[in-house]
Amino acid sequence: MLTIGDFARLGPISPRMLRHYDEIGLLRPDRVDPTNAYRSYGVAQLATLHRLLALRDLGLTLEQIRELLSDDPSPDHLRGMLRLRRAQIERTLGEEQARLGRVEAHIRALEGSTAMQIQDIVTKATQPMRIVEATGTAPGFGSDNLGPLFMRLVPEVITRLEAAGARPGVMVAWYEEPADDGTVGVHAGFAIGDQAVVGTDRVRIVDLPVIEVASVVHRGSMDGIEAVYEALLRWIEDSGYRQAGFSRELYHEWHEEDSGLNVTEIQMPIAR
Amino acid sequence: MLTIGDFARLGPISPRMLRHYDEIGLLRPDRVDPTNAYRSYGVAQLATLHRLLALRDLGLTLEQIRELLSDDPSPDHLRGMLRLRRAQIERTLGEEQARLGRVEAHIRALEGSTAMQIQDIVTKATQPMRIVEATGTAPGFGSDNLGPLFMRLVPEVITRLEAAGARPGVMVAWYEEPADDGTVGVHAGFAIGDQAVVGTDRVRIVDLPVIEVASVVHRGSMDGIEAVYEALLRWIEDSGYRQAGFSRELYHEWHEEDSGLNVTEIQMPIAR
DNA sequence: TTGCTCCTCACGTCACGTGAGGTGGC
DNA sequence: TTGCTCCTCACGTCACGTGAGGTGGC
Repeated sequence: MLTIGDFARLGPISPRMLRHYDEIGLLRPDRVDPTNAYRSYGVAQLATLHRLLALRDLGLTLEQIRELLSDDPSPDHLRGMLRLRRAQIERTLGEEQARLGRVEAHIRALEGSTAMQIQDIVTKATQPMRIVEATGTAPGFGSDNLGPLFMRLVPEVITRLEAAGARPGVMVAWYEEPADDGTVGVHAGFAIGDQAVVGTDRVRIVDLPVIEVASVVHRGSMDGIEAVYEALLRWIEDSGYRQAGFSRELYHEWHEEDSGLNVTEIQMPIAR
Repeated sequence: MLTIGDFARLGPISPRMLRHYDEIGLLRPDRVDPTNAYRSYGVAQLATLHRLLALRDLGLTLEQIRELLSDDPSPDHLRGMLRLRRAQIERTLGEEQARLGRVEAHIRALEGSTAMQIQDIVTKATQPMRIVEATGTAPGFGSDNLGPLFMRLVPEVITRLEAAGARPGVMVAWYEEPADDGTVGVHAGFAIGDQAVVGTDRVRIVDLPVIEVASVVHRGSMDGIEAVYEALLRWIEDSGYRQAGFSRELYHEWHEEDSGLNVTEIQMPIAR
């Protein structure tokens, strides 16, 4: 018979853990002295301890190990758990690999001369959102092309909202895939939550679908927005995603007069 | 100003976590109502939240993120943390890869017809151990070769221990690298702990060095020991280690008469 | 008025490590 | 007798999730 200290030295394990395994019924000492509660382990228990530690090294939970130690051998049970473990490890490896890609993309971005603020990019599922929107066609992207169109579309929507007595939520724009000639379908409007608004032939009610996006928040005027788009697209590539559609812009804070206070969120649809 | 619920919906985060980040000083709401303790977040805080979440996605701790959010930009600080993180992820990937190798080795062993008990193999550093040993040369491995030699060596050591009035600890054998003609240097003896024993020209005091080993516990007679060695060597290969010396055997329980009760530990030196 | 949201406080997670404070064995 | 070992009890870890029980706002 071995004391807990001697037994612990045989397996690479601490006495504290042997007491814990006793407490949770994983590995009970062969004998416990009734007067002083000293634990005694039989040498034959070394085989069980070894088995326990080997299974633990594979990353099984103590609960799983208990099942394997208490059941009769049951190779099917063990096989099932090992396959599950294999799948878990493979998933972990994939996730950590993707994370490593993102970390390295950040390091590269820091070392590049552009010093782009790419550390604010987050992936998420969009919130379901109902908007009231007007639609038009712009000759291309860029403030020069889009600005005049927004000036036309936004008042149309606001007029409709006022007529319906609805309060506008966040201002939203979204873009269709550009045509061969470079022209772009542009949608602009406001979130309305669950307020009842009736559409017209020029102003429609649209439920924006829930999609996975890479999202970045831009503060200040829209002049520098093209560099933000570039950084976002590069990040998507570096992080192992691919672009899966065209962007949405949410104007969380919008001041015509003082664009320095503006807070704009760019959402780019992504997929693996 | 946004309520905690609205703000939480913008970033993919729960209100509970926003309260937690407030509590630990990571992200304080712009305003807290003094009467009802309601938190209000400014839209401009969305940029900070995004940054926080992006850094969290890289696996930084909240403590590290706090430093990065509170300090002025300090790109060196960020660079240092990202490099540390990269190193951590690379280590994790290596460890998980090795674990996957062990899991797959177990699965293969279960599917093989041999049904070897390889799930008891554990790697560890040996305990420092002082032994009293006698040395001889066997014509090769295997019980036929080793048995007669042990019969000669062990009594020599016991005689010495008795003369010194020392109590023997666990019985130990260890082997040298076989010579070209297949003969093997064999050492057999007993652990003595810190008891003072003086050596002779035939019986020496040796401190077995602390080494990394793959260890397996075998119960029963030594007849089946060759299959155990085979399984151990295959496991070492499958797990990405290599054999780094020749084995030690610890006879934790030794009954001449009833070998079914024997408990033997095989330790094989390994290295990466 | 009625859900909905917000608040604080507190416990659980998982596999341990690290004490404090006390007793037993050579 | 003196270290050494053993005992129980309890707290801390890390980033949360999930309640309980109560209040405030539209």
